[in-house]
Amino acid sequence: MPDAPSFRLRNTLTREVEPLVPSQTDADGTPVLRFYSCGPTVYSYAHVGNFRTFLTADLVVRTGRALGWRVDYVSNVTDVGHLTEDDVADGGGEDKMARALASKEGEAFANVWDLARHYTDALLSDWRSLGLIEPNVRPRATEHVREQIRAVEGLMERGHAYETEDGVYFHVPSFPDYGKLSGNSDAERLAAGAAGASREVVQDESKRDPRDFALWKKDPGHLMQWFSPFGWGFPGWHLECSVMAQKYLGETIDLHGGGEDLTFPHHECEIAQAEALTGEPFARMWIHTRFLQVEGEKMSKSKGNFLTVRDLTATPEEGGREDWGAPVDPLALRLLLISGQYGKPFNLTKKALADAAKNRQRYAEALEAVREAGESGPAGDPEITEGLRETLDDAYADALDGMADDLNTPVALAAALRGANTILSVARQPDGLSAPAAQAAMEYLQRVDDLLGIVGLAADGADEDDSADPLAEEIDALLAARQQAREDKDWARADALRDEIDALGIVVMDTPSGPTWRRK
RNA sequence: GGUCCCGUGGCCGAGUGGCUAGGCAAGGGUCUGCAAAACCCUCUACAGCGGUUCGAAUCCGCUCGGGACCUCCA
Repeated sequence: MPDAPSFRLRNTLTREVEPLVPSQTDADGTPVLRFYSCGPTVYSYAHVGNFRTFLTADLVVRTGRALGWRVDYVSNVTDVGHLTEDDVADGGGEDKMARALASKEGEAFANVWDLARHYTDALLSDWRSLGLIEPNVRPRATEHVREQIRAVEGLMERGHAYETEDGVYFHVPSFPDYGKLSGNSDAERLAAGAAGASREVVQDESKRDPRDFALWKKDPGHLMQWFSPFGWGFPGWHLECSVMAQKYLGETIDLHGGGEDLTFPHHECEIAQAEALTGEPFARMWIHTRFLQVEGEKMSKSKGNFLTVRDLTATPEEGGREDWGAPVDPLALRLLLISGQYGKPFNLTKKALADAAKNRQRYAEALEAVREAGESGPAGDPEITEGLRETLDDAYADALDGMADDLNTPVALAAALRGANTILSVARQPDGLSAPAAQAAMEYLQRVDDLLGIVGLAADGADEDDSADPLAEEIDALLAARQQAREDKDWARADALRDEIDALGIVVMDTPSGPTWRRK
């Protein structure tokens, strides 16, 4: 790949679009990108907004790999129940997991550990259904408490942390760079908070600076507790990510990402902890995914208007939202969620979801055409094959250029779709796709799938086969009867049979090679 | 109060100084027993005002409108 584009991303640290450059190479000379992306707290089902952020990370990994890099990708699961007001770190707020356990849904679980396990499993299942790449390491906070305790000790030794009756705090004034990521550095402003716009800021009287945040919280009432040199308690929320990132990726990582809300305080605090501990830069570049809106409204847990992946992809019997057209193709949802560039707010609407589903169909159709031609296509004209190959190479190159340009997915998707449409147009010509042309087309679809994950090759299209449909037998029988009626020119009976099939939610399409069908 | 982002055709969304992205929808057509699908054609926009420039959606200023963070949240 001699003329591979440079990979540029908007760096939150500088607010500039900058080249992303792996700082290391492996033994073979392959560039190695070390990337950490913050995962969710598993106290409920992940919603589509969470997945927009995870998809940003997914696309970073895919683009890096498409450029020939090795990407060491770590994304955590936060399974410790942290406080809702951990930013002020004084013990205000509730434990999120305890609250979830006490809720109606929580009744099904024996304890917080059980609850965390359930929602972690659900997360992984949704992760796979949307075709997200599995991280090289998916560390859990509860499995890294020992490392977190050591980090607290290290920060105390270096004079960046102190102990009070309630816990151990990071002393922000000991780290002059605090605020370099978010711009929130003014102590008085932070102390004042939103100046009455939100809530009373409860302060731990023994904290030395209002910005100081908890590294370890002593709380005998917490449902998850570990023993430490500072007594029984649990680690502060910000600590786990910096500790786990450094454990698996080293003191300085290339890229760290998450949702826009994490910029402050979470990532700001991670920087403070990590850099105070090692004296080295923590992450060279930061990216943040803007929030998703639903029908123009902000989606948030407090509003309760969030959509989970399964709300959209499950059948109504399994709890899918019929008002949203469930069950929708998970890859259509994926396509929709990446159709806007990650750095801009994205408005998820029913109409956009329906549009995405249609768009996704193009890839499914192209794949089907290629598979059919690959089995039986003629040898074909070498010139046509070569022309197709060139067109597809161009389309792929444009898609990759788009992705390299700060993950410009709208541009990349447009280019990718252009290629799929080209394949379809060749397939629909009288001679159709020759076997060699089909091979070129398949290579293209494979590369596009590797880059964008929307073709469905990775998931193996077997489950999309008509034969897997429980209604297939019945429909086939009705279709055969209708075909017979059509041959008899009994149009009234043929139309009546189509109405019957239509009532099953199936659309019939007649083609030169016989009728086919699909779900509405 | 502080910080920041955005206003593109019916809708979604690219495009950072000249060469009409793309998708969906809509209208017309071809094809078809009818339909569906497919294919072809049509729809030339950049919130408003002013400025810079030979030339601005693109740069500058102002106005209007929408949104985000500084609470929970990806």
